[in-house]
Amino acid sequence: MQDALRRFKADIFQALAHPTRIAILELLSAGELSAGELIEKLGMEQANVSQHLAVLRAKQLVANRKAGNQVFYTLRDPIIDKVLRLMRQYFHAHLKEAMEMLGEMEKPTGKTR
Amino acid sequence: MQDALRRFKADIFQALAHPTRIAILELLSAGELSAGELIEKLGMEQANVSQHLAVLRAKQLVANRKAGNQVFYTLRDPIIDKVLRLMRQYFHAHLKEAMEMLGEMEKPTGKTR
DNA sequence: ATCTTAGATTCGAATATCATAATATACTAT
DNA sequence: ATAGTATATTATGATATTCGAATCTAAGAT
Repeated sequence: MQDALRRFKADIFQALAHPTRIAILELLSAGELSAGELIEKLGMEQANVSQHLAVLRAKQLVANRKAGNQVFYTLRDPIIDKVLRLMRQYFHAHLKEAMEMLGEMEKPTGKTR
Repeated sequence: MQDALRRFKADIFQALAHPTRIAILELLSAGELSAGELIEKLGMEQANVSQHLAVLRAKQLVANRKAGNQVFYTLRDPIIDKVLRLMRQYFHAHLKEAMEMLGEMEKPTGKTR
């Protein structure tokens, strides 16, 4: 049982473990958006976004409602939003390492201007 | 940049996205443990646990200190613990779906003697 | 009925993750 | 030096994720 619980949590984290899906959830944290609006804001392939939405639906992280032609998505639980907020905090606390991890540490020389 | 940030978060979630690694972090949240103690408590293969520890190290989620023969691990940032606590909350709020997701919903008929 | 628009699903190839087995390193003791 | 213990690393095969391309479905609109 202990282990089943951990498998469940791991599954949720797995769903969160993609930049596009994080972007989707962050966009939705401001309020409901249609699939089309998400695609536009993300600037990505329709099929790809739809696939990521399918993952989020499967893990119950988002709810969707159909209105005529369109499908509107919302966050299912504010806890997910809290988790993402904590991650922002974490990011700021570890900004330096994060940059190194991402291999994007700017050299002091030039570039700005 | 926005995207780099999301890649960073996704990487952290990826590190959390495995039951064994969650177990490790939860064990460490009670305090420092040696690799050997972790292996024993988890009841898993030495090499496997060591690999998961390597992932957690690479993503900077744990710190390690060497003492003679042994290596002791600790959580690096209490925020991670907070995230796991939030996930516990989330789990309780969604217990029912979780069970279904895990395919472990017991049928009312029989089984229990 | 046909066309169009909004989304979802399926397929294939490239890549990543995982567990096990085998090997390597580093320290301690003799 | 040799042996033993604690831990890490590497190689390999199995499985899972990811993306783009193509296809499919449902709802309007003509």
